Amino acid sequence: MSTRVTIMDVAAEAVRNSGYNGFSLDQIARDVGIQKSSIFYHFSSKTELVAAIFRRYSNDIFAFLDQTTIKEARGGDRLMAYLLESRKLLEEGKSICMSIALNIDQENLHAEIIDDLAVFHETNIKWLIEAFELGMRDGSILEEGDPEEKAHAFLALVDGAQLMARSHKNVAIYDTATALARSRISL
Amino acid sequence: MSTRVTIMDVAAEAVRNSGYNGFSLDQIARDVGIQKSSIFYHFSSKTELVAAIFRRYSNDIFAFLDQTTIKEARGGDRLMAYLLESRKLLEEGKSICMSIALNIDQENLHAEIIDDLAVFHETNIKWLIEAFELGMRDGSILEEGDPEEKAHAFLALVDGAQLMARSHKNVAIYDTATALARSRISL
DNA sequence: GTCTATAATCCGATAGAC
DNA sequence: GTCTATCGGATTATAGAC
Repeated sequence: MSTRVTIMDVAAEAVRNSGYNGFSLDQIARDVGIQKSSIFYHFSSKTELVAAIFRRYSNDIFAFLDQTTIKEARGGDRLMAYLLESRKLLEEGKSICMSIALNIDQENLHAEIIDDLAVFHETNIKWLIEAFELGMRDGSILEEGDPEEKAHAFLALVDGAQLMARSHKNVAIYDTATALARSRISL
Repeated sequence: MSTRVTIMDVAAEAVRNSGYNGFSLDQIARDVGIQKSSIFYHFSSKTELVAAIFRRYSNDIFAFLDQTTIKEARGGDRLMAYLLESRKLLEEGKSICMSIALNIDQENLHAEIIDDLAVFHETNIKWLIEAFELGMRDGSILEEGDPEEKAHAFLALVDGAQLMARSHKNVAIYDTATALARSRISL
């Protein structure tokens, strides 16, 4: 593994655990096993490091969305895949909480990352609206309602469930909070 | 207004905007119009200041829960009041996001605040479970399901909706995300 | 590419005058 | 209760040797 990637891996965990302002480059360097100054060979600043981390995370999620759109023909199956992926990331400590953690630190971030955060959110919402529209047509989603309202409620639920599970360090809370959403999807 | 209260007001906004590690006592002092050292006359440390802020916030919410339990006899009306109060706090910039902001900075906080955060969460969940149980008995909640699952989903939805609305600085997103939850409550 | 050394700044906290 | 002044430490970032 390249040093650059290792730095990103270690720093990504730090962002999720403590937010942008909650970790120092010194800690990252110690965990990676290099000197603090070596980080600046790979990234010109702390902000740029975090921007690179979020871009990688964002691209991973976008790739998942694209693959799921191809793999799953029914809307309900797409939503179920979304819930499962979100749970997997939570268990691996790679959850959507990164975008939440960065959102809270907004004022201290550069415009560059803030734009990426907005694009990340919009892309997820659009994908979810499409999944709900599809699912209501193909009968795999059991409840009626406006797809836009459903998509916003779904994303809020997933984000909130991840936060609650994370702060209690207990994935079961994610399962409890999303149980009813799963029951509204036909198998 | 006493200086102590003004410090708390200004610092509370800073916590919500930037998290515990995202603001400095120097900024607070400047906004209040006093010297940084004067803060230490009222609070022995930054941690103690934030602990006092969260205790005040927590007590305000607990008072709201108690009053609503007395005022609203039907479960659905209690949930509707919860959604409205949550929206009001969001508009005033006093939202539940404070507990979320602090949750993310967990590693940098003292055990004192972490316990308060856990109590805050448990109290809200217990109150919501009771409201759902009541609402399913009195017919004011339209959907069936396990009250504990419903309470967790409801809190996750509200938290997530607040986060989304806050990061876009648009209360309408809170309304969109909670619209379906409101439609499941009988008027 | 990684190191040592250090600059420049910011931060939480204290001491002591008024 | 609020001020000025300052300490001690941490943090981002740079300079230059290897």
